[in-house]
Amino acid sequence: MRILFMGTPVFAQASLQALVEQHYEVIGAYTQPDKKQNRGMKKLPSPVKEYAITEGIPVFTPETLRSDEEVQRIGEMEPDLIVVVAYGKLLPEAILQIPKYGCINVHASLLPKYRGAAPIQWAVLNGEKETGVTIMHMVKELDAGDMIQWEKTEIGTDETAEVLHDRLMQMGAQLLVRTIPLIASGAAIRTPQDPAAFSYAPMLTRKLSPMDFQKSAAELHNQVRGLYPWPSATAMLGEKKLKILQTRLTGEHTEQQPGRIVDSTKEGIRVACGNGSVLLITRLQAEGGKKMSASEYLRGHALSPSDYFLGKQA
RNA sequence: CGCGGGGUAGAGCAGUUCGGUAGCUCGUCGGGCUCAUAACCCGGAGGUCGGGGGUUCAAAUCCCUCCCCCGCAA
Repeated sequence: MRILFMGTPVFAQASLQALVEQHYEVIGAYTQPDKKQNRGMKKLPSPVKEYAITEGIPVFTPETLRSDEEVQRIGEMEPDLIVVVAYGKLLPEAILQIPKYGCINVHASLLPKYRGAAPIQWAVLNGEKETGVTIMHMVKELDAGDMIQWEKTEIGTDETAEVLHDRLMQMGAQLLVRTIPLIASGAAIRTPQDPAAFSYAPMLTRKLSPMDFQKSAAELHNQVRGLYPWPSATAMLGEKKLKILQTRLTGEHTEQQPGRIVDSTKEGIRVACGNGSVLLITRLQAEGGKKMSASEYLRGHALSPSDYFLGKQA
């Protein structure tokens, strides 16, 4: 079976790698063009591109698939199946119709919930107890195609989007290589998504970072772990902006006003939140500084009694 | 050459503006106190101040240069 792969980040790389290791015939890899990024604005290749090169897989990085050229090129490659994983571009209908077995997608949620770019993070942000990965057939509408297989996993109460991402990445890759034989043999069952039950998980932005201590500790805890490691939750401690990297729910109650510091110990910094709930900050990062435990931070930055977290930063 | 912050004891920081014996908190080691302790008291060890070059009687501090880390932005 001639498989054409399309994907960009490390999440996609895992699936490509699984295909290669299972000795599937991967005839090419489409991925986003090298992007200027990081300090110095260096042009960097995507993880999929880097991996494909090491495996000798032809790499294609068009700016758009909505051109007759690209459609024709893909047609001439004669793929039997196109596998798309977090590619970052929509496929026009002309391409969806090319492969004999169609186009399938690995998506990191239990569809129809969390269609879109950041399903893993939004599941954590919303405090979901479980999520999963879904393999689906692709249709013109984003992430709306019939489902073939899915697998669930629990989200731990202190689990970060990063940890969940890594687990779902492996789950997705394994489920993918188990699904392809079903498609080849015609045994794959198509399960339509409930069109009334869908939700969207839009791309994350730094606008989501500021913590509002009027909210409950539980909500803030979800925000912290859902936005980790990027863009991270942030809080203003007086004039200083801190990234809040890790928190813990203590179940304690306080009479202090939201944003006030209940205490600061080796354990971390206890902050008063909405409805008297308490959030314990255990890891953070100051501007220009490295990630460190809250107790390490406190050694060099004594908190005065007048210090407090602003309810909502500007 | 996209913009900015930073590298000082094992960890986190101050000191750099206006050169003049390297300091704080924590940890660590020893001793004390205590029923006991992550608490408290006393004492000690531990630093080529990121590397190299320059200016100077004298450089963590001023000048040049290289390396590394972090944030923003994408």
